[in-house]
Amino acid sequence: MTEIPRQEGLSSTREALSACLWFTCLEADLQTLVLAQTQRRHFAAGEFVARRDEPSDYWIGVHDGLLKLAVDSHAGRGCTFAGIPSGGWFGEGSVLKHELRRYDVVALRPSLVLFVPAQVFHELLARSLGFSVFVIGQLNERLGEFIANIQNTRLLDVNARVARSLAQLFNPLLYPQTRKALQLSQEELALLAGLSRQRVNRALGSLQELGLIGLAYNCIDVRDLPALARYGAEQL
DNA sequence: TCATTAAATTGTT
DNA sequence: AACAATTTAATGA
Repeated sequence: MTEIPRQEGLSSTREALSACLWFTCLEADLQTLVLAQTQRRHFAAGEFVARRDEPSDYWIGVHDGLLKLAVDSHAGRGCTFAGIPSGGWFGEGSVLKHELRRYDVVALRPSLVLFVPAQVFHELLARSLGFSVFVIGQLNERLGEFIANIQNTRLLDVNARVARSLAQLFNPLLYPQTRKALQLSQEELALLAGLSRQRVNRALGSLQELGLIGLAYNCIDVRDLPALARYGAEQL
């Protein structure tokens, strides 16, 4: 199926932004500003959405699809920091600090991505208390996830680490619209969890046995999110 | 629409 | 890391 370049009308951008809580809470004049300045772009699977060491000119949101934040060392080894599903926004740290982006952003599936220019982001912070509160909450929630990650990798067995890596993609504050059927290969989940694909394959099999997930080709269907999120709690 | 083929993903050692 | 099996997507009759 060929992707035909299409007119990126404001109406569809408005539609995409309307799904975002932070946008709907903005005052009308700020909504107009964001609507006028926000860009939308499609990315094919495997395409770079943003590159490491480039200026952080945009605050980035995923309207549809799945992105990952990762770096590749020249030794060939890679490290994936986070997966960002539909409804997720990221890059506020780099924009706030006016620094170069510290990671590559790669589309794991065909994705529709929103770009809010850094100047607009700063103007929202300065003029909207509600937006500032949203951003603080976003930063706080992500920090909590990273702390939990460290704890998980040191205290949990491998099956539990896989379970929680999956559950993280459903964080209700960061990613409020993640769909239950994740189109994500086991290899990418392994990169995300920092484990081998073989071991993740086993872990997923065992989670499926427990009825927590369903497995299909390039797809993981989350059937019991609460159980996934607390899997292995007795080890903590 | 169906058969063939290549590529991606999965399951296993 | 390597290999076989399975699934999908693309191609063309």
